[in-house]
Amino acid sequence: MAIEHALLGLLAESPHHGYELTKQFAPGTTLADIAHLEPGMLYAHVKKLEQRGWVASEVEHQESRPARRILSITPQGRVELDRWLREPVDKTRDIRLEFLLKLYFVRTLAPTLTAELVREQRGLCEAFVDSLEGQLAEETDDFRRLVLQMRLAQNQALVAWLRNATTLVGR
Amino acid sequence: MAIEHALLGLLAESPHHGYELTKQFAPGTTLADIAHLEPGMLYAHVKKLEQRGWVASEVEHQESRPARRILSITPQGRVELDRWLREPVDKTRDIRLEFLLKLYFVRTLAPTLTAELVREQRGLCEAFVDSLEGQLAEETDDFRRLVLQMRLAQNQALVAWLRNATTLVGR
DNA sequence: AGAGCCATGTAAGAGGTTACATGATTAG
DNA sequence: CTAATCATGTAACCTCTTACATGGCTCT
Repeated sequence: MAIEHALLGLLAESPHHGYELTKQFAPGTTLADIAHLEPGMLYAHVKKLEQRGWVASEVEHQESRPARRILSITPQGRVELDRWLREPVDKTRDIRLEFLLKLYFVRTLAPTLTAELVREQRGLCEAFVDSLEGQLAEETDDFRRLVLQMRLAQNQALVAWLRNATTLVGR
Repeated sequence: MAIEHALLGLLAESPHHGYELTKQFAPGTTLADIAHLEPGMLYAHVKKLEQRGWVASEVEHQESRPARRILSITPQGRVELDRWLREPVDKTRDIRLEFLLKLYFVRTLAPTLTAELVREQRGLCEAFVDSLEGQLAEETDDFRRLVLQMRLAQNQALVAWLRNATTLVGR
C-alpha cells in the first residue's frame, strides 16, 4: 500500500518506465533508506496500480535496446495520491515507513501541505500518549505496566521528533 | 516465528490442548495485549511446531464433548525455547512484539536469565544509537537527517526504558 | 428457543521475500 | 573476454488476516 503510493508519487513528477523507478530505490538512495523494493516486486506493484486505474502505460520501442513501458499517473491516480498525502497514519508502527514516505513526497509535490500533515500526525501521537497515560494510571500489574511504559516512551519520543520536524520542514 | 515460540512457552509450563491456548490470547489478556492470534492461525502454528518436532500431540476422547488433542513440548522443543529466550532481537521493530514475548516468558520460565536478556537487548540498542549518531554527524541532507533523528529518538527511548526495566524486572 | 461455549480446523486472499529467466549492449 | 547495464518479468514460497464450516452441549 504505502510503497504503491510512493510509486504514484514518483510518477506524479513525470512519467517513467519501470527500470527508472527501480533506480530510485537502489541502495544508497534516500528512498531505499526508508523502504526496500526489489525490482521483482516493483513490477508487481505497477501491475496492481494499472488494474486500479491509477497508472496508465504505453510501450516505447527503441533501437538496440529492449522496449520499455512508459508509466504515467492517471487523473484518478492524482486524486488518490492527494488523498494519501493529506492523511496521517493511525498506527504508531506505520510512522517508520508510511509516514516518512508521505513526508518525503509531500515536501516536493505539495509543500504547502507539509506543515499540516506533520501537525495532524503529532495530534494523533499526542492523543495516543494521553490514552496510554490514562491506562497506566489504572494498571496495577507490573508486566502490563512495563508494556504500557514502552509504548508511552516510544510515542513521547515521536511527539518530540514531530515537534522538531515542524520547524525543520515547515521552513 | 515469535508467536510460535510463545506457544512453546505456554506448553513448557504444562501440556494444553489448542482451545486452551486460544484462551490465553483472548481479548483482555496480557498476551493479547502484545500479540494478536486468531484461533484459525493457532492451529496452523501448532501444525508447524509438530512438523519441526518441537511439539507432540495425543488425542484425548471425552464423553459428551468433542475430542481434544493434548499438545506437549518435546525435548527438542525445550532446547529451541531455551535458545530463543536467551537471544535479544536485532531489529528495533521486533522489540514491540518479539522482545516483549521473550520478556513475558523468561520471567516465569527462567527468571534468572531475565536480567541478562534485558542487559543484552540494551547493549544492542545502545550500539545502534552510537551508529546512528555517527551517521548523523556525517549527513548533510535535511530530509535524511530527519529520518536518522527519528530512529535515534526511538532507540534512545528504548534504551531508557530498558534501563528502567532492569530495576523493575530484575528485582 | 436461542445464545454462547466447547473444540477443531479449512480456504481464500493480500502482502512480502528470494531466486530465477531472458537477452542484447556497452565499458573496462 | 568479462562484468555491468539496460529492461522486463515469472515462480515458489512464507506470513498474516478474515471468514467460513462443523456439531453437540449448556445456560437462560
